[in-house]
Amino acid sequence: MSPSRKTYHHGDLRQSVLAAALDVIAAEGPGALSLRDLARRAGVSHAAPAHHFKDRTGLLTAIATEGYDLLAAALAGTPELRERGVRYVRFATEHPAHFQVMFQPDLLRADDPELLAAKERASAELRAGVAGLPDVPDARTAGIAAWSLAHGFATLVLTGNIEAALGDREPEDYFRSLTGLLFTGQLPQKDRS
Amino acid sequence: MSPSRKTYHHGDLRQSVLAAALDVIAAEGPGALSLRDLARRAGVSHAAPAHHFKDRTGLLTAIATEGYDLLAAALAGTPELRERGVRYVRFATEHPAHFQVMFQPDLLRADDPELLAAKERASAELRAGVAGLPDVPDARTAGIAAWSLAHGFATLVLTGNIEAALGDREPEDYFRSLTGLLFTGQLPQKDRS
DNA sequence: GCAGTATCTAGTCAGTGACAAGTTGATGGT
DNA sequence: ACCATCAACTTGTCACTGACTAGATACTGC
Repeated sequence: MSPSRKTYHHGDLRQSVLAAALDVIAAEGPGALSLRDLARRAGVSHAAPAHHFKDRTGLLTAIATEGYDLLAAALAGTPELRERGVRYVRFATEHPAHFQVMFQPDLLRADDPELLAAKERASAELRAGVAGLPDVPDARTAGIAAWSLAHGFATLVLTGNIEAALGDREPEDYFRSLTGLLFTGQLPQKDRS
Repeated sequence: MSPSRKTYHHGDLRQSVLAAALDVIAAEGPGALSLRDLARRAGVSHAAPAHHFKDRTGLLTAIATEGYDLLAAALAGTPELRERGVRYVRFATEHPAHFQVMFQPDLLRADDPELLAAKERASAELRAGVAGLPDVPDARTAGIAAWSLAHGFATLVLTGNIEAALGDREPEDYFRSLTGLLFTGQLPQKDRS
């Protein structure tokens, strides 16, 4: 950002690197991420980012952690299950880089305490979505069904697999009508044999 | 495999590299894939794989292509939509490496003709699943709903996000009962406000 | 048995992640 | 006012990787 730094310290390197990383991931995927490139963009030496994130995995773990907190915040305070699904999809489209990294465990340090804590916060919000449902015999399975539907839809949107069906509609709107189709019985309740 | 080759030619390097690549990806993810490592495993020089796959992206594109054909074959000849979903999930658990690579577009050469052709063959099978459904007002949306559900479930299984709920049940069995829950109206048809 | 081609080797280059050791600047205690 | 301590950053280096080039070797059709 600052054209020619005069200070020895960058001042806000951590945030600067994080933001640049999100740009790169959203544009070209996590594979294109290079710590040295991020350092160049921030105008610091090649080893500077390592001080904040330890290594490449550390950076991606930090992004995933941030992602889970953003997701928890996005879901919080929504009473209805269906609308929670819509918000899940919206989160994925608004934060594609976070979403991708969160669900690619081989990029992350799976046992990182902060990551686990953030993941648990988001998980609690997901569970809260089905808790208030009336007359659900198996709440856990129902929750997983709902999660699968929203997650699958979001993933297919981000991977460009349903562009044709979307047309120019917003993914979250399409998802809302899709769930309407499911929950109002317009789908065959049972397709036999 | 062969402890000390005497022949100059490997004989089946392409298949050998592909198989080793699938092992690595299934065990450590696509990020851990190294052409040089694959060459070492096959006992050939570091540049030999490049002759068959051009570059890293080429190798992954070949894997994705193979994956789409395996998926099309797995889905073919199944009349019922629900059972197609089960087979989709089974494909993902039986071929986790293929599945991961197929849905990570940033790893692939998206415009590769063979990839596109294989993708279209699989896509046709997916569409065929909803074609025979009775009384579906919006077949396309219903198809995307079904695909989202199966894809989301498969993805969450592979990323280790629903291990706890699965217990020791096979993912495909769990998915079968999950869809039963949806299609027999045990879920509230509408949860409003 | 010969030409042409597919397969593989050997050598090289720039880019990368990780690490070690040193430099700069900020902070807080006395 | 001083200094110890620590965080933030730099410089230098190493092993490894993907990609490219030129050349050696084996197979195939004729």
